[in-house]
Amino acid sequence: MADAGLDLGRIDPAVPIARQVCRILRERIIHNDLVPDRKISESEIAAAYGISRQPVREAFIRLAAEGLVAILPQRGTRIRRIDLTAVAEVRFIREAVEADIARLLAQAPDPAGIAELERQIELQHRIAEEDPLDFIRADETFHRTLAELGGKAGIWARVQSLKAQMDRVRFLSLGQFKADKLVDQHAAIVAAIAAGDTRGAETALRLHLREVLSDLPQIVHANPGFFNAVPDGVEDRIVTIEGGGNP
Amino acid sequence: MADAGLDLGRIDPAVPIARQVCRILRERIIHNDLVPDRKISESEIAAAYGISRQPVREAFIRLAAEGLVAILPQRGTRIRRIDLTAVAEVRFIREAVEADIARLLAQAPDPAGIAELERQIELQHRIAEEDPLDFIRADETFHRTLAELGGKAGIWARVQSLKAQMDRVRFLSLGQFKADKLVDQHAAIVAAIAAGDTRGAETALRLHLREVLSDLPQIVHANPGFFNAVPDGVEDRIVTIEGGGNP
DNA sequence: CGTTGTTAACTGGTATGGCAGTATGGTAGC
DNA sequence: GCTACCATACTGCCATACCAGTTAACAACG
Repeated sequence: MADAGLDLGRIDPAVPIARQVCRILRERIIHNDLVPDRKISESEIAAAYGISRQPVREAFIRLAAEGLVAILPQRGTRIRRIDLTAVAEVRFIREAVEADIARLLAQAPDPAGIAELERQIELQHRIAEEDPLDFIRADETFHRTLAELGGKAGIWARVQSLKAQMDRVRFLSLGQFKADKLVDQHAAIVAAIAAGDTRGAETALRLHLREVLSDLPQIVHANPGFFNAVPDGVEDRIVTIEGGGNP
Repeated sequence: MADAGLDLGRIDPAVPIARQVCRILRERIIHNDLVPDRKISESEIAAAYGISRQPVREAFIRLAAEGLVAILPQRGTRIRRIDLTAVAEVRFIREAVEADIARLLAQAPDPAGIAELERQIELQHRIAEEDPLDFIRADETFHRTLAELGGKAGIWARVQSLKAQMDRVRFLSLGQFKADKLVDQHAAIVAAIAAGDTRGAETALRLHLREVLSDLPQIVHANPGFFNAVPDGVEDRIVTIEGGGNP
């Protein structure tokens, strides 16, 4: 078989197969193990894991709903390219939602929560230049913690479900981003929250989430074939950050 | 058969059956035709529409992803109650996102767009007290238009996908809400946008989207059995609106 | 009459087979 | 050598059959 590396993690017959396949494929897509435009078929995956086509099909349906694959009836299923418009949209939503959460936290700073956040920042500084993958995980934890402290854990989970496209970009830029800068921005957010500076917390967070946009052009340029063509720029309209605006 | 009214709209064999079933069932759930805790089975639906279980099954998977049904392996599938926490969360997201969009529009008021919005408000006034269902549709159009004018049509679609739970509440409160008040709030939003008042537009929109919360307790009380039990109140934490905050 | 054990009728999950439609590669005709 | 055609090998979709687990009703027993 010409295809190398189609399996990753074995199937446990005890738990529902469809969910396992879905999770495995999602991981592989987000980590860019399965590259865009790669054609995958029900029978191919089924044979690779020694299962029937039906669970694979159900996994495809879930992945299609997340925009990770495109199912073309009678033509095949292929990995979708990263849609820059979708990335911009999800980022917009994240900025809007997390800005409100940051404001919420700054309105009633919780000493214990702030201590936890500062502890995480300490950790981030240490692993900043070591393992990029660990750093992504730590960053993820930081933002989730913000939501949890605001009593909005469920909201984080909801936005997370839209975030797959953004994550693919992050894993593409693995070693490239300046982790130190991001950690400093985290620190600025926490400082503003601790000071009860609602406006400052919001602004710091919006700036932080716009950082990904600045790196995006070079990532697109460095990984041709991974992205959908886009008219001109990614951000159509940018708003002044003093107004608290969102691109 | 003891169950009356399990069919609504026939199946067109030309287009994919699974999607049709999914759409039909979603409509019926949102319109509270299929009431919470109602058990539905693959074979039951399949027989009702004269199709096989497989497409029905795929429809169930999609609906489960949207949180409208709960699939319990080997135990059955039932319509989920309306999760008040989920409603509050989606409302939070909507407020955050639409507030940013409103700000965006107020920063660069577009005469043509404003004219369109005012035209819609005119229409809303006329049908306000007539057909509640038509009014819901008009309200939907209004908010979608806001997003489109901001060049964020895709974002509207993304948030829409989370909105199913909120919609169920709206259809429960069909004749109860004060449509005139909502239309006035719409007008206030448009007025602020036209005036280029970013802060005012944001505040007006946040107030508007919080209106649903005010009606919620009585809706819950009037429809026992439709909602999940919740500790005390729906909104855990409310932020001052001057800060632009979000509950 | 109350409890318990068994069994039959469900449920959703998986495997398999057949269908209509699409891409592809080779071939016949020019 | 180039174009048009056609057969074949796919694709995803749907129907059917079977499986394991759960539920609930009902009979047997205390």
